[in-house]
This record gives sequence, C-alpha cells and structure tokens, in this order.
Amino acid sequence: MHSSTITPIVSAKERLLASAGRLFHEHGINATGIDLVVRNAGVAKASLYNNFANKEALVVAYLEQELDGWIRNAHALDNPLSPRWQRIAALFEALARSVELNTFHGCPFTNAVIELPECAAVRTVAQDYRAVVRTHLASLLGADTTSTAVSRLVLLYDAAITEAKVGRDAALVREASTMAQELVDAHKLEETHPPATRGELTKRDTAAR
Amino acid sequence: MHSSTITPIVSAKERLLASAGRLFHEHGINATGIDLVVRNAGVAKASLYNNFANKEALVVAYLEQELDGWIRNAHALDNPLSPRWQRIAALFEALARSVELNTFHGCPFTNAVIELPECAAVRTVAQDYRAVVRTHLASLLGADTTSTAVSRLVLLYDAAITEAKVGRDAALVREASTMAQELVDAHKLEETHPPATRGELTKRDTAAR
DNA sequence: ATATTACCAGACCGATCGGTATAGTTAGGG
DNA sequence: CCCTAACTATACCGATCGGTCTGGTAATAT
Repeated sequence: MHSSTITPIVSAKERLLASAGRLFHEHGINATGIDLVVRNAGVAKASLYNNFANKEALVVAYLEQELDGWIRNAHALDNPLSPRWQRIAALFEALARSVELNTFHGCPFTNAVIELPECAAVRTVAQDYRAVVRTHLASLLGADTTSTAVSRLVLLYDAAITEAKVGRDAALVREASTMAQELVDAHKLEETHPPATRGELTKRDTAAR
Repeated sequence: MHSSTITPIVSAKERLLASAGRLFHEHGINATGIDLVVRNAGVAKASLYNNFANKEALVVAYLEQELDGWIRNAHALDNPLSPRWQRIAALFEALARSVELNTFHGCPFTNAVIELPECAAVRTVAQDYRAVVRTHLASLLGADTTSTAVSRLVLLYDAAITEAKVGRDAALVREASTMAQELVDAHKLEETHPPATRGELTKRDTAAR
C-alpha cells in the first residue's frame, strides 16, 4: 500500500484512464466498448474490474480526470500578470486554435451528459465542472461569483464551445471572445462608477410575457 | 403510388418516425436500439428496413423531421405583428419554460453530432439546421444574415440551449435572453444612426495575440 | 382472377456488448 | 519460503446489437 511499490512503471489504472481519456473523448463514450479501452491500454480485462466497479465508474473517473485537466489547462493558459481582458481572451483563443487544428472534440462534460442523460453520477461531475468554470471566470473578471457579469461570461464561454463543436467555426468562437471583451470593459466601468448609474435600456424582457 | 391508397390510417413509416422522434430525443440515439424503436412504433421490423436502408438513414430522417419541427415551432411562436424584441424573446422564453417543466432534452442536432461524431450525414443536417436558425434570427432581427449582430444572436441562442441542457438553469436562459434584448436595442440604434458612430471600446481582441 | 404492394409476426444471423471466471506469472514483504 | 497483491491472458456468460429472411394476410391495381 505504500507508494514504495514499484509496479510496472505506470499502473494499470493509469494506463486505463489514459486510454479512456483518449477514446471516450474522441469517439464518444457509448461508441467505445470496454474491450477497446482495455486493448488500447495494453492491460488485462480483469485489471479494469479490479480498479473500477463497472463501466460507469470508469466514465466518472474519466470525467474527474478531465475536470482536473481543465483546471490545470486553465492555469497554464493564465498569466496572472496580464490584464483581465487578456487572461479571458486566452481561454477563447485556445478554443479557436483547437478548432483550426481540428483537435477539438467538445466539452467532455456536455458530451457525457448528452450521451448518458439518465446517469446521475455524470450530471454531478458536470455540475462540479460548471461550478469550477464559474469560479474561475469570476476570478478572472474580478467579480462576485453570483454576479450577472459572470453569468454572462459563462454563457459566452459555453456558446463558444458549442460553435467549436457543432459549427467548427473559429470565427464565431472569436466573436464570442469579442463579446467577452466588451463585457470586461463594461464591468470595468461599473467598478469605477457609482453603482446605480447604468440602466439605459434593459430589464424589459421581464415584461415580455 | 397514388395518395389514394388508404393504408392503416398512418403508415408504418410515419409511426416509425414518430417512435424514433420520441426515443432518440429523450434517451439518446446510441442508447436506443432498433428493436425498441420498432416495438414502440407497433410495427414489424421488416417495415423499418423497407422504408430505411439502415439505422443511420433512420437517424437522418429523424433529424430532418426535427428540423422541420423546429421551423414550424419557430413560426408558431412568432407573431409577425409584435416588435422585434418580443419575437426574439419568445424563442428564449419557450426554452426557459421547457427547462422549468423538465421537458427539455437538448438540441437534437447538437446531440446527434456528439453521439455520432464521425457520421458525415449527421453533420450535414446539423449544418442545415444552423443555416436555418441563422436565417430565421436574421429575419427576426431585421439584419443581414452575415452580420455580426446575427452571429451574436446565434451565439446567445446556442448558449441558452447549452444552459438548458447541461445546467438546467432557466435563470441563465433568461440572462441570455436579456443579452439578446440589449443586442436588439444596440442594433436598432445602429439602424437609425450614421454607420460608423459606435466604436467606443471594441476591436481590441485582435491585438490579444 | 391474379399480381402486386404494404404490412405483420417472429425466427434467425454473426458480432459485440458489459461483465465474470479460471489459471498462471511476477514481485515484494513477513 | 511462502503469502499476498497486482498483474496478464483468455475463455466464457447471457443479453443485445444491427440486420436478414421466411411466411402469411389484406387490400389494391390490372
């Protein structure tokens, strides 16, 4: 049980998660059979079921791994010394480039929720992911997590991901980025201004019913 | 071959498409087997393969049916006598209500692209859908289909759908609606103003690289 | 009357699904 | 030295997958 066990350089569990990470993300979860995951990992089938109760557990572990990856990637893209608008733009720009390189396969959490709509555990991880994204965007924007400015940034980020996946349109991703920029500017103004100054032409939608 | 053939009130093809429409949309395409579609349609298995070459063809027909449904729904929601902002708000509000009633199962086209990422025919219908949406939103906004204003409206609509499906958050859907409202207002101003008037604090993202 | 057409019911096909069981290998720890 | 733990390889399980085939019925068109 110590970490002193040497094991075959990388454990079967790690190899399985790496394999699942590639296959689930690129070809989809339902389209990827257990046998393929195992073969691709170069691991015995029994090793899968020694480390995971069943396929669903593997899927959840895969998603948790992806969540971890998102966080690390977000920090790798982030330069805390840059101005806010640049730190936010970097997120969108990474997405746009991924589209151009044809390496974008969609948000793993959205994909999983769509592929397994009745799996509660999947929804849970997806909600965790959403909370992480919201928190991160809030910190980049320098706004309260519950603020509408952050909600709007979340919307724009999700929009960009959808355009990247379905439309494969890098230009639309960058348009979302531009909207995010304007949001940052507006938020900056709000910070320096007295609070109740901006109300020019909003809040009409509630009367739309 | 005439339309004078009586047939059992509704044809096997129609029953199959109705069944596929329910099952594919609610439980997912890959998770719905042929046998279930057939049983649910109350139809013989052979009738499926008399009307469709294979499952993929059924999926494509299902998507074409959904595209048709989207168009009809969009027109049903639309009151051409209402002001633009209301006609656009109706689209978002329908989405928000669907979330609250727990009857929203995601965009059939996005779902299909995610479930069958390597199926070209699915991507094609999805692009058709995107073109239809863009055209419709352009007409609601009274702007050119290629304008950035329409692109932004498309982004907001897709964002709302993602929040509806993954986050199940009607408030976020309505926030997207509010953003769309502001877009309509901005567009209205642009219409009445000389063209190059609005450039306060934009176009900086292109320097973000 | 006779084809033809559209349909139904269900057996059947090989392949693959997720998952289990058996048996053997390798390595470290008491 | 032997036990345990992690691993490999592979056979096997029932269920279901997408898809085919047979055989029969009822209504239409000629």
